Amino acid sequence: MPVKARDRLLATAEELFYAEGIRAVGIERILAESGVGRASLYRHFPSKDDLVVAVLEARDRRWRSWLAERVEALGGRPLAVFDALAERFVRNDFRGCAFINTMIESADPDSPAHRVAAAHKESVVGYLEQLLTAAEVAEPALLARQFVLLMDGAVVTALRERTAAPAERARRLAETLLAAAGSTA
Amino acid sequence: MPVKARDRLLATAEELFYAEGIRAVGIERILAESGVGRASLYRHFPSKDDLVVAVLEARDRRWRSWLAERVEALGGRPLAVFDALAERFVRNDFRGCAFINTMIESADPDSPAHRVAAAHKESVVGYLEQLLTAAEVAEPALLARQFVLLMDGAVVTALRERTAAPAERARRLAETLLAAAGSTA
DNA sequence: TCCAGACGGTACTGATCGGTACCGTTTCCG
DNA sequence: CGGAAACGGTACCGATCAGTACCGTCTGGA
Repeated sequence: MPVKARDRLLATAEELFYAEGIRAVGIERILAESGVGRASLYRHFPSKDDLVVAVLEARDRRWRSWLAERVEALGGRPLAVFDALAERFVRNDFRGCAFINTMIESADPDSPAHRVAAAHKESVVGYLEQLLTAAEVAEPALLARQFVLLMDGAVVTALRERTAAPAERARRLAETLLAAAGSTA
Repeated sequence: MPVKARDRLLATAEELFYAEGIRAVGIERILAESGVGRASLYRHFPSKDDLVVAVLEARDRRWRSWLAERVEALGGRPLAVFDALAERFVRNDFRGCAFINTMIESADPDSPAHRVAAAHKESVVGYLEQLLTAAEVAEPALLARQFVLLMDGAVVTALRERTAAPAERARRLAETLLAAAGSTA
């Protein structure tokens, strides 16, 4: 557990928001489980919405650097993203993609939380485009969006099936996609 | 607007739940917008959770018969499911898949709402398996799960992009998948 | 050493949550 | 035509929501 109140709040809020949903977790819970005083929370974050945004921004940075690190460790090929996902799917605390969940929970597309979540997805698309460009694939921009569609489909499916199988399924799909793109090139 | 109180409740609740989320919509809102008295609601549904389950079960039936009807109208081929989805994506009130949204919002996998939503997805998988079997494709059971993964990925992506493009993207993926399966058969 | 800022704890606000109780009216069916 | 069931409206319940105010304490840097 982090030492500073602000860091403890972010860590506790992220864990609870991800596990149970943003709306489902009250300020009271976050205070109790983080051991932070009420006033301290509102000293660092003017409102719950600000806390939510801060949590999402922190998670965005951490998640994308985690993905890049795993992909590199797994060989650096674009298909490695699905192997990285598989590692997440089997974890006991896996609850889908925090950013998909946020976009669904905060329905209003103009809400700050929704915007941060949408921006995260665009960043992931950008990362995959860069990965596919490095792999010298034809039409990396189109393929990147198809890869992310497969990743999101796998995440949502894994939420139901609670196994790593959807990652493998999406990977196979991506493989045939690469093979088809390579053959027509 | 339906005449009977129960039907009005179901219609109003479904619309509000889909548009804003289950948690975000209070009983008060449903009563006000449906014009139903408080006691009447609790006469038909013992609790909000029961109303939620009833709404989801009704939507499940309607959604699946809608899909079957559209697929048949579009020629009956498995790929037609993506054309059907495209029709939904461009609607102004499109807010993703109500069942995915429900599984995310009611995080507990054992909750009644979550269970109904998960059962819906399995029914869709069953429908696609039947569709793919009729199309005499190799390994229809595996392909059905891959198709549903693509459908869910397209839905989640359409939620961000707000166009029909993800449906087309998923359709292309499914086409290459069918082509690959056909060539290895 | 001293003091300012960060901190945890508690009491409180008005609003809203899901749910209950009881009211008088309307509607439909025998 | 009569009565019972279905209905809409309102007052109310305890619990919880996000947010404010003020308390005494602890801590780190000058």
